[in-house]
Amino acid sequence: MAEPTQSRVVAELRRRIVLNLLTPGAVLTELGVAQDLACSQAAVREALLVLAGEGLVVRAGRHGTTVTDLDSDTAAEILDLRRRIELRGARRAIRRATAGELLELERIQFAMQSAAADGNAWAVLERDMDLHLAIFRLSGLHAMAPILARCMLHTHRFRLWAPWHQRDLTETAARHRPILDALRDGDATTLARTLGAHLDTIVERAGNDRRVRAA
Amino acid sequence: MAEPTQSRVVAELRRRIVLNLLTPGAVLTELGVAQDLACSQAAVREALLVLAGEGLVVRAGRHGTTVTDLDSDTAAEILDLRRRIELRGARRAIRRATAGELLELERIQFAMQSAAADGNAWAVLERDMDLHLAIFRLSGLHAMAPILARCMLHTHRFRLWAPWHQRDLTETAARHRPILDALRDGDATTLARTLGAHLDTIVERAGNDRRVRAA
DNA sequence: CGGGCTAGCATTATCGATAATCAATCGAGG
DNA sequence: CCTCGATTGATTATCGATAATGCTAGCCCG
Repeated sequence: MAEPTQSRVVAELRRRIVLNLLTPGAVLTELGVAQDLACSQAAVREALLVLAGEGLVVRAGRHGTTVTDLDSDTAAEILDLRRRIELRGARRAIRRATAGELLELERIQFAMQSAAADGNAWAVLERDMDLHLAIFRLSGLHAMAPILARCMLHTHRFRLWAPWHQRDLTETAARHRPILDALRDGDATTLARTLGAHLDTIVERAGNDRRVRAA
Repeated sequence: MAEPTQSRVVAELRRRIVLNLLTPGAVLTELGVAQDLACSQAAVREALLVLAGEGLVVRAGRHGTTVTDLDSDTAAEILDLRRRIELRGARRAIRRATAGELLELERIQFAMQSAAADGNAWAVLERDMDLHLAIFRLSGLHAMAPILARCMLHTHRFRLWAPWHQRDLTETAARHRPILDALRDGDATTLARTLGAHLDTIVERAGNDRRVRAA
């Protein structure tokens, strides 16, 4: 009850799509998922609207909305985009971060570790995105945050789609610590290095057969 | 009647925001614009949802949704992003464009010229975005098209917000021709040059006076 | 006279019903 | 047997009504 209906269904559908429980090409009917999730058609409709805005589904007029396709070319391109956005954002963030904001970052990282300890992979993922987003927001580049969120969603979806997605959760959570350290120390070069390396580990081998571009 | 209610109100609100008829900070109540645009609350609600997805408004819980702020730092960053996306996309587009697709591009460009002849600035803008988007779609990087659309929306909004936005419409329309030519000829370097130059003209010197606030 | 509480109000959130629309299917005619 | 057209079924689109919620102004009490 505490959770609003609409964000609940958005979150749930997003989870299923990113986790590839809903595979590309699957068609969703508004009334169908309304019944599935025990809510009204309007709620589902609005949820699908925002999911479409995130690029996870495409609304095909009257013929249901379908889950979007994945391809490694696009995934690689989006990851590059993400890297660029985050690195540039982090550079600005150093000059602007306040103590309180850094504390909030720590809090999120701690929540991620807790989720990892519980073995809750999805929660880890959510906290991961929260953390990266929170770091980016320090840059003050407000209007770009949703773009980054989008990129993250897609990179994770692609990562989980690939067969080699098993990853140790606690290690994943721990990997964010040096980034926070560099941020707190105001060390720009270390931050760029650790953040860059971190981003590289996300899809380490995803397409090093396909990918030839600059790093 | 021919036009669906929902896309109509989305288009109208988007127009007002990009044209700065609705200024940053303005609050919109669902019922209010419903009355203004002669439609139901639900239609407005959904429209605001997609506008929020585009980053033009931010939905603030119970106190209405407000039009987002503009700042030149973000605008510059987004323009850089846009340039990168479009240039990389164009490089791929050359290898993939079919004759039919090129014809469609011509058609859009023609529509833009017509709109320019009519002095309809907004229509020119819409066709401009259509054209850039259509070109990008040739790259096959499907999931990134909405990101580009977003970037374009924001660059235009910022451009129109700045005082020096007067531009000759027919000249703007004509400026796209060499891009199409290069695309048809399959000349990658010329395409990159003309497209890059074109993007430079959008916000020629936006922010070299305003950009000092970072320090 | 000031502070906190309450009642009313403005606004969003959610729902169920109804209209509009498209696609596929079934049937009749050639 | 094939083709074209009407009918039907499924699904989205749109609306108005109702519930929930947070805010504000005004009132009561200390």
